[in-house]
Amino acid sequence: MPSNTAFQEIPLAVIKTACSNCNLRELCLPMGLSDEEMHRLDDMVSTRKRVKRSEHLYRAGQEFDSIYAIRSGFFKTDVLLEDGRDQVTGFQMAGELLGLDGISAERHTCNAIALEDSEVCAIPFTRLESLSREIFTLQHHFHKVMSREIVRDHGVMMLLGTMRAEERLAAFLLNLSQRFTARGFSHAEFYLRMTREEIGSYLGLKLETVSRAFSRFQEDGLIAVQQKHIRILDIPGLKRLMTHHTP
Amino acid sequence: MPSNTAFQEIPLAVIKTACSNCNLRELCLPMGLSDEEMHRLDDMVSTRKRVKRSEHLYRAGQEFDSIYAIRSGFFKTDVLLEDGRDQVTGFQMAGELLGLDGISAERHTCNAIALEDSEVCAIPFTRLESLSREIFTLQHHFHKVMSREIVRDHGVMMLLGTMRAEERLAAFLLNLSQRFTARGFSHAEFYLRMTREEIGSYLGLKLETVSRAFSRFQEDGLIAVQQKHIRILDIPGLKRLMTHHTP
DNA sequence: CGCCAACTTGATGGCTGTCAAGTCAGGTGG
DNA sequence: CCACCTGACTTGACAGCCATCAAGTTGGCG
Repeated sequence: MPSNTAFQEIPLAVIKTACSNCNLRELCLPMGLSDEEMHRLDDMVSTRKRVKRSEHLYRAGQEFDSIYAIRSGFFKTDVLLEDGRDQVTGFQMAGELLGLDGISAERHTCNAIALEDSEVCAIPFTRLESLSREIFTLQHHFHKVMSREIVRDHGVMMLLGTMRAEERLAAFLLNLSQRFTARGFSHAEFYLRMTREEIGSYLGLKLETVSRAFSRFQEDGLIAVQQKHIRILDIPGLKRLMTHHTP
Repeated sequence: MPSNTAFQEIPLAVIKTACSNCNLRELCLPMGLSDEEMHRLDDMVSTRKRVKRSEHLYRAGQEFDSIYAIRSGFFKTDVLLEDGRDQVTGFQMAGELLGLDGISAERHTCNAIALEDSEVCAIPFTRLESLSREIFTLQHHFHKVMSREIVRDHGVMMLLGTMRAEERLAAFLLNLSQRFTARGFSHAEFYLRMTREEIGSYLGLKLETVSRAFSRFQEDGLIAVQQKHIRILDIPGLKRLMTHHTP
């Protein structure tokens, strides 16, 4: 709501969503574009949208027309089965794209829910397609992003199919750590935005098992955990846990 | 090896790979293209390749330059972990695309192995990108195919994360049945191209568990199974098994 | 005919789910 | 400011599903 009286005092360029001065441009869709190309993206990515904690960005079944780039905040996506079971399919943070699953049937196939107050840039998909017919770099990068999502999903399948509970959690923590690092945050210390139940759902475990694994890691000096606050003390140790297959 | 003397006697148009007279064109990449557009695809999809049973189409780590459309046959893809564990990430049949995972890092991330003697059409990726910059329908369809792969992966994650052994196998059989049907084969009777171990790997189970579940389904009159030959007797029964969550 | 891979079936055990009780932290209202 | 309440988390006891180990069977192929 731009009913703020201070609004007029701020230069318009700052308010307007613009990839060209977004500090995520090296992580997000405009990666690798020239200045001129990026300005053409600016015209397309015109609407920024706030999503409050626990609100849906979109729901399964809704018509698909845009993908979303996360400007700030944290999301989860989940899918539902008819019988009520559900599963978290991913956690997304700044610079990542949401909604790629909706392209196939022109309808979203999962729910996207903010885990903290967030901001996203809506990218109308038909306009993205038409622009990527003109800008090769954009087209290619978009294909890479979709492909990366497929590779990521294969990693999760591997995790769910072959790893034991503690291995899964170790992989999860290392993955978060690595993604926080890529965004300039500490690789060793962060707050979890999600509950134990959501972690469990993502990892195919029950919340009690997640809790026990956290406690076990703490006993073993691998991490320090207090509720949602995590400090990673021994990254090599976690990696060893993940790769040493000792059933 | 075109050292066959009969080669000269067959009209070239029949030998040449051509989407425009491929009976899979309504399932595969050219879906929805006009005749003229399809002929432009023909020029690109020039190389057909035979892959014998148990041979690799590509291996994880190899440089990526083409995606492959399966013209006939049956494949599996699998990923390997450093410690030797591996998992089957999918089974692919005629009309489906292989190699989409390779786009992200310009390197294949999994192995694609033929489960029976097969034929694929190699589609050079840079040419696909350039053609899809010109043909909107092709571009859009390709995006849909990639997105569909993401949705499929979410389904597998759901299966691995929330379902019990028999539910997983029921889902697997119903999925195969549905895909065979889409290709004009019987929906109720088919040969499995993969071993129990490969099924188990895909479903996150051990081969003994797969075998037991098959036997159980047979006892319950849901299917008739003899080695790799499957006859589905009670589709609604399998669906009930899959959706009635009774832990 | 014999070999071997694939499969089936049984017995046992362990990881993780389930149920239950209790603790902690944050927010609200008196 | 503090008591209370609630959702999130932790921890313990027990049970069940599936993995593991083992032995035997089947079917294809040289």
